[in-house]
Amino acid sequence: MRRMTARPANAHQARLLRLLRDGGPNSRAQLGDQVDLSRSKLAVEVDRLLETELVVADGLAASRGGRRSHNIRLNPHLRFLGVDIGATSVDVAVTNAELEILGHINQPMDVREGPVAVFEQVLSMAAKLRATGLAEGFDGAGIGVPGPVRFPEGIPVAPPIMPGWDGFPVREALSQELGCPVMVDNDVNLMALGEQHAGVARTVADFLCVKIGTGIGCGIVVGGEVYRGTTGSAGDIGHIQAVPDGRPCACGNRGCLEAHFSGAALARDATEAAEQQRSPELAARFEANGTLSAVDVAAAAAAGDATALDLIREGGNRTGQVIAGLVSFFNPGLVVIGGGVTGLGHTLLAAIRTQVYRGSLPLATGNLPIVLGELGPTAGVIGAARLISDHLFSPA
Amino acid sequence: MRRMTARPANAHQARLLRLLRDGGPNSRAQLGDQVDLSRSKLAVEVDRLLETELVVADGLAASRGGRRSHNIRLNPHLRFLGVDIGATSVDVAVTNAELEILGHINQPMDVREGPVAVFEQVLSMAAKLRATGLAEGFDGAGIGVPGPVRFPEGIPVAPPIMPGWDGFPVREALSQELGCPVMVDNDVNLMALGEQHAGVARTVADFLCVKIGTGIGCGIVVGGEVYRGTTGSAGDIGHIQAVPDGRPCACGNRGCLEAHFSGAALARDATEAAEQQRSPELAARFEANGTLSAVDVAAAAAAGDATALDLIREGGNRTGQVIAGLVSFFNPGLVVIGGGVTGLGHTLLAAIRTQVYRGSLPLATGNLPIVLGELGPTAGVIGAARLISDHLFSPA
DNA sequence: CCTCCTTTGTCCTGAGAGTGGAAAAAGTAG
DNA sequence: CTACTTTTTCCACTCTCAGGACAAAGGAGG
Repeated sequence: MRRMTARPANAHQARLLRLLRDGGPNSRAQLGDQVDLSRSKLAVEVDRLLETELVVADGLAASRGGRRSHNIRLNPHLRFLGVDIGATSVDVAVTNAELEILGHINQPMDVREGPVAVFEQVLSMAAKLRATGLAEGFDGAGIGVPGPVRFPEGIPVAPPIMPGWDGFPVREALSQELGCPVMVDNDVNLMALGEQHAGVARTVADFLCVKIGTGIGCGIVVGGEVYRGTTGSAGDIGHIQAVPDGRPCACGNRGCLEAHFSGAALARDATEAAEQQRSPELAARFEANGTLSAVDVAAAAAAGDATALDLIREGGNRTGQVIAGLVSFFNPGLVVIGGGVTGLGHTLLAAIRTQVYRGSLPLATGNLPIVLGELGPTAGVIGAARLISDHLFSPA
Repeated sequence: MRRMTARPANAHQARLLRLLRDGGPNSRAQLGDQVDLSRSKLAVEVDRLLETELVVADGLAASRGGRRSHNIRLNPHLRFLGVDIGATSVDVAVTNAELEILGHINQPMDVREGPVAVFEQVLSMAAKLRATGLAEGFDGAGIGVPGPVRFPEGIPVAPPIMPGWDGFPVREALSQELGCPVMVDNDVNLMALGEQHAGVARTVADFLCVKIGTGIGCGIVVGGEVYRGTTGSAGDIGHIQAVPDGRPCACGNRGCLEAHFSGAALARDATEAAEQQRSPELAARFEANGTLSAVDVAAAAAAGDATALDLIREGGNRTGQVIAGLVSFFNPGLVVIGGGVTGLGHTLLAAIRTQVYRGSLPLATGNLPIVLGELGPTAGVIGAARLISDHLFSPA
């Protein structure tokens, strides 16, 4: 099948496409209820969308008491590619136009191998998904990278953990390779978009999405739109000082949040505890694997290991203190916690909640849910698909 | 003269009114250059605005090489009232439609006397300004109060330093009294609006405006619009923890920024230093007045008093640490420092800059100006006028 | 003062967007 | 089979708006 290239011709069409994306197949009459257009106008715009083949007829809807309406839906052959490049692994997924995941693969990979090597792997993963018959090609792709991005151009800028990527024209290069439009963003922003589209943040206009993985970042959503800051580095909370004169951090300062709590810090603390024989559970796991990660800490904690629980609690307290400050400043309607450490679960969440509810004023915390992300590892790829669909479903 | 009641009928008219507000009198041809409307369309909209008397003809413009264009300007009889209620004083000013201050008075007043007493004084100040012939009435008023506001309704919510105002219908009450439209906002947000309209932030889309007065607050501007948060308490940074296990704060926590540095904290520290004879300058001033304020500290510092300088530096360091965190999080294009303590000047600014440039990552600070506000005590009233004019110059 | 050129303002026509009524089409309920 | 509802199409009419033609007003040079 040839790929779709059409774009909505005006704001009305864009609106309709997004309604179909977010609400699934829909009858013309139901669409009419949602858009405040005259029947004739709506019919004209829908007909034009049908001509572009972006949407297709989809049988008859159930009767609402009279003549049955004709259903329409987004073209079921449309395919988006969602790519979430983490520090130590890559997720690639294929979605339909309604952003439902049709196929998803994850592979370990060190982002420091550089853009060329990583993209080779991404493309082979995409090819593998295509080979299963899920897609014959892609109509658009969203890419998340673990560092700041100059958003309009889709180019990483001064990314601390992936220095080889600085200035690499990710958007252009991948657009060439894939032969479709591409948008690039920070992985944390994509997680926020994902949770907004299909997760816990569906109904909230202003929220924060804290991702605790190898590093720590925070997606900021203002009025339903991701806020990226002046240079694309907004939400970079890993290097906020959490402990005065604390541990040295890779950034050159001391006491950064990330130095005290993150996937990497947790692994180091756990290894230290194992070596010093402060924790039988962790020592046993260290013995078995020769290395420890956040997953091991989670397992030890689940088994009731006091040291592991302490590590989680203390990290949660640090993180919670920082978040408390952000809550005072930003007054969000929701805080989502996500990323690799969600395995640490409610011990972590409880510690964060305690600090935030204690450290911020009641007006800001009074009605503030602090919850774990709902989508887990799929948040990033769904967010990536959402990013490119937002771009394509907007007036040209 | 009868008051204007007309509002722009559509977005084009609103756009034109704002151009005239921000750019002053303008020729029709120049307006045409800025708005991307056909000449005919522009002529129609301008004629309609002339009919409403919101704008008036204003002679002929200089020739640009051919026929001279007709100038138009906002009706010179339009008057806005800007009110900035601080913790310890009230500013009231009258502006024309271009938001130029025509008259401005300031009076000490304790906000804790409650809304009824304060509004009595505000109304008498407004009457005094009117009596000078500057205005025959007001076409709109903006009010700033030192606490969070439920913005759509214009009602303070849970304001810590003005408990008697909780739930008082400020907007409605003042609209009744003044007989014109009223908008209410947090005083810090109005300072940000003021600096954006006529001060240092004219060309920046995303910036922070930190106001250090009796308390500490922060105006947040995202994409040119003030961000107020879910419950109107965004920017309430005075109660972010700056010192672990620090001084007790009125809010019940310990180590809040406001407890360690603010007009109130500075006065207390200075008094203590004077009583303990650690500072001859401060002691002398304490002797003379029986009380000390930030102004005295500024004067002592200017005279080279080491203790005063230390107080300022330490406060600046604390504030700078908090701002460093906010800069990492928000990645603004500018940070403005304002409020009563601007008298402390460059000693304070230098301390803040040091902490921010040291404590945030280079990508966020690389091109980040940190400057004092340009408007001083007029920022609030200009912001108030801007607030109501934004409201009135938008489609009904 | 006159001519030529530029800019500004006005008028007019035609294309397109959009509304809302009428009627046909397709159901349901009894 | 009838009465009523909902959906869809068709059509006439209004409104907006762009852009061209032209008139008005001014500058520059002779």
